[in-house]
Amino acid sequence: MIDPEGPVPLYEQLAAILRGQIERGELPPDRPIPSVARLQQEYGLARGTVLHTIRVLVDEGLVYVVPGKGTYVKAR
Amino acid sequence: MIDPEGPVPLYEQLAAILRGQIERGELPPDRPIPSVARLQQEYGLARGTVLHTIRVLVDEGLVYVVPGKGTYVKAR
DNA sequence: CGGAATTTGTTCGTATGTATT
DNA sequence: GAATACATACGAACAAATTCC
Repeated sequence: MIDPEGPVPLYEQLAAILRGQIERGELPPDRPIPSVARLQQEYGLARGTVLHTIRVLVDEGLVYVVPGKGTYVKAR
Repeated sequence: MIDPEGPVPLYEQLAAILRGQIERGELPPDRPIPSVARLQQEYGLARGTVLHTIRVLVDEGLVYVVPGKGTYVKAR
């Protein structure tokens, strides 16, 4: 799913994956996306890379973060 | 200038300092702001923290980055 | 109420790659 | 080629908020 060799940054590849899951409804509105630790394990990425991805999606208005709880798909 | 003990994140403190210097004209438009390494030394911050600050200011449209050259105050 | 577990937030350190001068 | 500077990515640590028992 993630290609560490390609020219596309890892955080961007992960962002694309999550965008797709959100748009296809696999991650429904007001439901949490997998935790940072989960995404880290699942895609073999470093924590910083996952956090970078979350920041990107928050900036895009796709998700919102509740500290100590989780990151949720924004309803729209 | 920067308080490592306070509740305000260091990157936000640094961003506030740079915003002030830009607004007061101490950092003129289309002129480079101090390098990441310089800010790092001057304020005793880590590289990642300074980079975070730069990202914030870029997102706010206050500065723009020219890869391999420097970070410049955006003219407006 | 106390404490452990979970999750996000912030920070530091380091390394590699890429672009410009 | 060398120096400078930003971008990405790894690892690690501690703090804060939340939840559950």
